[in-house]
Formats: sequence, structure tokens, C-alpha cells
Amino acid sequence: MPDRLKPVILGSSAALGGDRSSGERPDADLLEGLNPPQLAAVTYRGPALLIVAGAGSGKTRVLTHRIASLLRGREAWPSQILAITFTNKAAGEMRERVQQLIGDSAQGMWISTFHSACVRILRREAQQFGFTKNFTIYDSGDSRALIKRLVKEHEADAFGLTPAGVQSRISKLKNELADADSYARQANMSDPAERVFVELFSAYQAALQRANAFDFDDLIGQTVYLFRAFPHVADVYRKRFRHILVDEYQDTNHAQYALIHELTRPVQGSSGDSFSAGGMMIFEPETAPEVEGASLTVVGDSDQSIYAFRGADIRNITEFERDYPGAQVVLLEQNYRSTQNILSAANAVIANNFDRKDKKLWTDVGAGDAIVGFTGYSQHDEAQFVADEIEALHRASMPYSQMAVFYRTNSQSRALEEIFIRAAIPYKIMGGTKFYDRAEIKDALAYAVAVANPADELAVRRILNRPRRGIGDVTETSIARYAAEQQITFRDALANASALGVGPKIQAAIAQLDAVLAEATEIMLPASGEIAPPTAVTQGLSVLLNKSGYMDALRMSRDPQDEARLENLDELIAVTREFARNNPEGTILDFLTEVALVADADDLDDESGTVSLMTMHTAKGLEYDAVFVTGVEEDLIPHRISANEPGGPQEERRLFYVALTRARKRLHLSLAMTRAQFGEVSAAMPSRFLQEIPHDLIDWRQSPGDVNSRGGMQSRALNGRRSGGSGGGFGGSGKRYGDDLVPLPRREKTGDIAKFANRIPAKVRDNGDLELGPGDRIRHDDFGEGRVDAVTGEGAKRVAHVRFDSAGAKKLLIKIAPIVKL
DNA sequence: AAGTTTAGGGTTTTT
DNA sequence: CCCTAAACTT
Repeated sequence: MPDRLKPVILGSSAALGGDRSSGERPDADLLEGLNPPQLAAVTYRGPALLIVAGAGSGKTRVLTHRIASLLRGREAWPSQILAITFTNKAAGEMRERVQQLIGDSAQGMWISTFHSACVRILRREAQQFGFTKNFTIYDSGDSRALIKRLVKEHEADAFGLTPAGVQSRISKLKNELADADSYARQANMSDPAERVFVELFSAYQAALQRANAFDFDDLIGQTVYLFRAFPHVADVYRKRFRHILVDEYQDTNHAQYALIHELTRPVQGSSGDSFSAGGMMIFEPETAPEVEGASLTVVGDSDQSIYAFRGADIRNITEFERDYPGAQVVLLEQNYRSTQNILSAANAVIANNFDRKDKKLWTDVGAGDAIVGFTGYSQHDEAQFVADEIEALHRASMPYSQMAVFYRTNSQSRALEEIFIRAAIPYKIMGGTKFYDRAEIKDALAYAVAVANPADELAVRRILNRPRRGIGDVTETSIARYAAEQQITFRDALANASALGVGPKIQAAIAQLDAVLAEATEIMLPASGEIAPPTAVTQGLSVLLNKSGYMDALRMSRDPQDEARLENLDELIAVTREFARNNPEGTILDFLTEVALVADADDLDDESGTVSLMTMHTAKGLEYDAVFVTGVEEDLIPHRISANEPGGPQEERRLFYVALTRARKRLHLSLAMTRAQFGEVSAAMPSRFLQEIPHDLIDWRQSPGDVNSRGGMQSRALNGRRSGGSGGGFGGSGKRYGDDLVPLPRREKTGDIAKFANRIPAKVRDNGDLELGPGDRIRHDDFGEGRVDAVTGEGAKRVAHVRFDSAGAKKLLIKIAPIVKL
């Protein structure tokens, strides 16, 4: 019963775009200034296009111009475009740039991450397969908590199964689109540990379904499942999206690959029912028997694939031509970001990976400055070099915001922070422990989830005894038992406190919790059916936090950290206000979705005037005038653990390559001869990657050889003097940074310090209101005596500009510097 | 049930 | 060294 259908006119490239190229183009201005391959990438029309975009080759420009060109030429409606990026931040930037090119006609495009796009689809279609649209999204912490409980219940530890191990195996399997059944079919089921694992996998999946929840991997995997199990649903989206563009394609995993594959299938003579998929607008006047598959554009660079460890499959890009026969391939090799010296170094390093297509970045901006190398005696020595160099660049009028410091592991940031604080260099740490990972924030969100998705037992259990209500294991179990007996949800069981067979005090506590949840529900999801006002989320959340006693418990506490927790909760409330401003129609569900899918790093836009510290992974996709790659040592980069993993060292090399190619003008490579790890100091060896860089490209201020041949105890001043005055040295005393470091404010590794009030007050050296003025003499624990030139800044941020007798000029934060007035 | 001590383990990370 | 989680007290 195929073709009684109305043909669908899709304004596709085939329909309209074909011979546009003759005569004047509506998109002529979009093509100006593009180099020939970029031009080809923007204007090619066909079913599949692979853009191999080297670092800094202008791929974002190509993507945005390609989209703009499609829209401008009326080859596509905005609603027919689906662009997938790796992070929300990248998505936001892309949307903005397209908007700049073509204005408001950009409305209606889907530009988002894989996960956000899938959530949108799943919210619309959830009821098709046993979920409801108010499902919750479990982050890895949530799913770990769930798995932990299941491991305990199944006594799986007896078989050597740990929660972390089970979680990562399940995640890997889901990335391969396996489920418990399909895994069981090919697993060695005579192994009892395997049987238990399969049991856990199934139980985990069942628990998710019961809780009306998806984990991160499910968002992708279940969407693929949905499309495969319900072709008529998939067809809705296949017809809608005519142009699909995927950025960072080298970091997609199999599930994501499959999703794209499903979306780009041709629509077989579809069943004629007019599906109204959740009120989505389908452009569907009259229909053709078959609709060709969407046009697919992918952009990637296999040299920048650094996420294999979490399932990214580099074959998705290397085998693209096989999967999409007739695909056009465009190679972008001209680099618009870095100097030739930087590119030559990067090229030389990556050339050592044998399994790659040869590709050489080049630029016409010239050689530029030499790469600067430095070997410190310790990580603090290295950090001091970085700090001095940053100051020198800053004096030469490079803004702090144009500088970044990279490291392989988060723990390396501590030494840098210590020195930066003393040197009064403004910095921010990107990534690391996240705002939304904090216990108090997760508690607050669990309250909200308990309202939005009462089926989510995990959330309700989480808040059960937070704040302390005297509800422990025993009570929790009796609630669960009662719920099972009555065949009601855990949440609904709370409404019957008196039937639980627990003491009166606890009954009252449960009833109180139930009442608070009910009150907040009425605010955020009014039963009367009226639409909640924009303030509902903010109001509901503060009702939850206040009337539950959560806030009071923190206020009463004498744990100094609880003060910071209160501030964090205030910040969360502020986030809801901001959300309401941006989404007047936004419900608690929308809020929770946004919070679940938006990472901290996303909203950290380049704030003015701070140096950025981050891991090499986080650095992907960013660029800075000056880059410091630190800890260039064996066992760090390449990391020790990667040595035994297949493809590990190669991935580490790509990571290093990514780090190098972030730099526009200045690149610094530094390492330390000794590194303290886990409290023990051990000798460090220069990374093999250093050897791979042509020696004449690096100007060593202090080379590993210098340090070795002179022995570790000599002052850096002997070698460091020549470094243009910025090196400093410590007056030849041979005194090292080390145990004598002042205790520094403990700070959590979060992005924006001021914003999230994340500085947990700790006992800190505090010079308080030490009055200093020009002319005063001081003594510093490390730098010796010096004279104050000037004092700038206010309050806790007062900075003394000191000229030390032997150590040169330094800036010090008066409040915490190890100094005394003489 | 809540607070305290000890043992273990410690890449990389977006969503 | 520093954080987490389990074991152990109170």
C-alpha cells in the first residue's frame, strides 16, 4: 500500500539547489575570503561530505558558512537543519555565528549536542515505549549510586564485581548498542561472574525504566532503539532533517554513529497517517513515494581524536568513505591560527603516529617566535617559571585572558595555583570538580526531581534523610517494603506514614517531608492544569529547601564548610532566576534537563582578565595567544597508565598535539626534574615527545641537560639569569620551594571562583590588615628582603609590588603572602 | 543513627 | 598528599 501519499516537498538540495551555481549567487558574500578547499566545503551539494579539518583550519567558519549558504539560497528551511556539536558551548557559538551571518532566519534550527537533541526527541516520544515525558536524566553519579545498591543486593562483590567496574562495562556496552540480552547471548555464561554481571545489567535497566529515567548513554542508545523499533517515528525525523552536520566527528562513538545513520536513511514509502509527533511542525504538503536520505556533513580530524578511552571510535571517520559511498572529501590544511614554528613542532610530533593519513598543517604568517623550553627542579620551580613568564607577557601588554596553562592531570593544577596566588596572577580553573557535582547541589536537585518525576525512587531515597530526620536504613527499608506491598511508588508511600509501622517521631518527619513535596508540586506543577508562572521553579525550590529544614540545618551547623554550601545553594536559586529570565515558559522539567546536560565548562566564557588553567583534554577546541604546556614528562604525557593500553601511547601523542596546536603566537613547554606525587618525590624524565620536536625550534631557558649536568641542588639563578630578566632566581641560596610553602586557601577545583563561592574557608595564613605603603621594607620567606614600590587593589585583594634585593620585582597578595614588615 | 577512625587508592571527561 | 568509603565507636 505504498504510494497513495501526498508527495513531500522538502526544499532539499536536490529540489532546489541543483544548478544554483550559475549566475549570481545569493550567498556570494558568504564565500568571500574562503580558500579553495573551504569554498568547496561550503558549496558542495550531495548526499555526503567529509571535511577533514586540521587544527585551526577554520572549520567552524566553514560549517557556519555552509549552513548560512543553505538557508540563504532557500535550499533548506531552518527547521530542516540539524547541527551536532560536542559541547553546549560550541553549539551556542555556532548558533550565534550563523545568526550573525543571516539574522533571525536562523530561528528554528536544531543546533545542539547529541545528548540535547536526543532528549528533545525522547521527551516527545517517550510514551511510545513505556516512559513518560517527565523522565529524569541520571548523570554518572546517579547511576553509580544505583549500581552500587544493586551490587550490594546481588552480592556481586563476591564475584569480584565492583560498582565502578560494572558501571564502566555497562557504559561501554551501551556505547556499542548492546543490551543485557544481546550481551548474554555472546558472553561466556558458564562463568558465574558473567551471569551475575548480566543479571546486574538487566536489573539496572529495569530500575531505570521503573524510575522513568535514562542515563547519559541511554539518551543516545534508546533513541536509536526507538528509531529502529518504531520506523514511523523515525520517519518523522528523517523527513524533517534534510541537512545533518556533525562536528568533532572523530570523537563520536558507535551509538552516535548509528543515530546519525538512522537519521540519514531514505524514507521508504511511508505509511500515510499524519503523525502528529508531539505537535511538531512537519513540512509535508504532498508526498513522494520515497524521500531520499538527508544530506550529511561531518567534520573531523583523526589527529585530534582523544576520547577513545570513553568509546570514541576513530573508525567512524577513517571509514566514512566506505560507509557513505560517493562521499566527497575535502581536506583543510591551511592553518590560520598558529605560527609556523608551532605548526612545525606539532607536525613533527604527530608524524610519529604511523596509522594516519599524512597531513601537514601550514601557514603563511611566518615562523614567529621560538618555542620556549624550561626545566625546573621541582613542580613549584616550574610553576614559578610559568608565573614569571605570564607576568612578563602581561607587562608586554598581552591580556591575561589570552593565556592558558595546560596539564595532563588535574592534580598538577595545585602547584600552579599555589604559585599564582602568591604572584597575584588572576586565574580560573576550567573543568575539574563541578558545581553540579557538589553534594548540596545534588541534594537540592534531588528534591526538585522528587517533584518533577515522583517515580524516581533514587531521588526520593536521597532526600529521605537530608537534612537529618532520624530516618535510617531500617525506616528506608520499611518504606520500600510498604510500597511493594501496596503496589505504589516509594514516593506515594510517604503519604501514608502512619501505616509504616515506625515510631511516631519518624512518622511525623515523613509526613512533614511529604507535605513539603506536595506543596512544592502544587507550585511547580499545579494540578489545576493552569500553567505555572515563570517564578514557579525559583519559588518551588526555595519552598523545598526552606520548609524541609535543609537550609536551617546548614545555618545551624558549625562546620565552616557549610557556610560555603549555603552560598552554593543561593547560587543555585540565582541560577533558577536566570533560567526563568531566559525561558519564561520553562518548567521545572526544562530546568532539570538544562542542568543535567550543561557542563560547568560550558558557561565559562572567556571572562575578562584571567589566565585559564585546564587539562589538555579540556583545551580541545580552544585557542590562546600564549600557551604553557606543563609537566612534559614521561609518565605524565604519555601517561603511565596509557603504556599498557592498545593505542594508548598514540592517543597520548594526539593529546599532546592538540595541546600544542592551541597556541597562536607563543608556546612554552616546561617540565620538572622531580615531581611529588602521592606525597612522594620522585625523579621525572623528559617526555619522549620532546625528542620528537626538531631541536632548533626550542629555545631552552633551562634544558633538561643543564639541570642534570649541574646537579639538582644548584640555584636556577645560575642558568636562569639569561632569561630576559623575568626568570628571577632566588638569590643563589639554593633554597627550594617545598615543605616550607605556606598553607594556602583550600579551594575546590571549580570553574568560576567568585561565581560559585567555592572557596571553602580554611585556616590560612592571614596577614589581615597588614598596612603596607611605598618605601616599607619587608621580608619574604622565599624571596628574602625587599622594598615595597606600590600597593594596589582593595581589601582582601590588595597587592604589594615589591622589589626584592636579590630576587627582583614581584607582585604579592598581601593577605596571604609569607611576608613580615620590617 | 550519627560521629570518628582507618584503610585504600588515586588518568584523561562530555553529556 | 588528599580524598573517599568502609569499619568501628558512641
